[in-house]
Amino acid sequence: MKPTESELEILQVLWEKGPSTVRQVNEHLSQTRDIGYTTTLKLMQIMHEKGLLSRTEEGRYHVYQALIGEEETQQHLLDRFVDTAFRGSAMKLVMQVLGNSKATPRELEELQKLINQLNPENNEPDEQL
Amino acid sequence: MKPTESELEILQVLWEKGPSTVRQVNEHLSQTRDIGYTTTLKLMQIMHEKGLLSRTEEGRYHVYQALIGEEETQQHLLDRFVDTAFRGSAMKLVMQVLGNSKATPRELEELQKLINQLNPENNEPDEQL
DNA sequence: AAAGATATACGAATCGTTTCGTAGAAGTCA
DNA sequence: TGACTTCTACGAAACGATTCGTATATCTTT
Repeated sequence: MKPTESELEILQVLWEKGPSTVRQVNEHLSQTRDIGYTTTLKLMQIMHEKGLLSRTEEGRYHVYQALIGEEETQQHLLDRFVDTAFRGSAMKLVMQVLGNSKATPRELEELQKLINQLNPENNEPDEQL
Repeated sequence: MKPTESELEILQVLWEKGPSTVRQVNEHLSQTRDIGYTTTLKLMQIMHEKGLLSRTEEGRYHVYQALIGEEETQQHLLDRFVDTAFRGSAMKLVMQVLGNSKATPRELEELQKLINQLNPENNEPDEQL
């Protein structure tokens, strides 16, 4: 339930591409870094043992699939990260991200919407609950 | 420049308490988890070798001090985290934090201010630059 | 001075992760 | 069929982080 960095890389491929063979995943990974086929294989086998991936045999191939969701996993990692790096202060983290990021107007608009939802009193009233 | 989790724990003590001896740090750490004195000692020695901590001898004690700043370090960890866990999408991270956090009105207000700064066009004009 | 507490230094065991070499099974092709 | 390629399985090396035992020096206390 707490993937390592390498495992996270693999999960991201599977989230993006859907169920894949070891070769497909390895192909993708080796575009960004040096990694041998058997390394990827071993990692995915371990992840299968750990229950992070499911595996179905199709002929001579094994097709793997992520068993944990992207959002769910990100949330989990995020919680941990806030704790360890920001000593629990989520707001401090948000401020720091925003302060240093170049958000598009589109994104800022969405963000604004979210804030209005969170803080109904402070703004023009939307609708009654 | 990229502290491990244990190192981060120690840094946080030093950031909070200022320059400290091994014993003081260890005292603090052992409140939250099981850790032997020599373990803390060794960690701090290594951090000193790595250049993460400075060390001054006072009598028979060594007084250690963080050589990297808290904000600076958090920013660095944050950048890395956004990359690995959120594939670079800082905004997605912000949304997810905000969606799941109970921010105080005070915090939301600050956040609002920050957003207005970032997005001058979209809101009532503040002042000319 | 002797005993005990407390400091640093250091080597080494342990642990989890990552990496790869090698072996054997199974498919492909000439 | 024989040579090649391409799977999976598996053991083990390599690496970094963490942990601790032990040795030695230094202070404190009686």
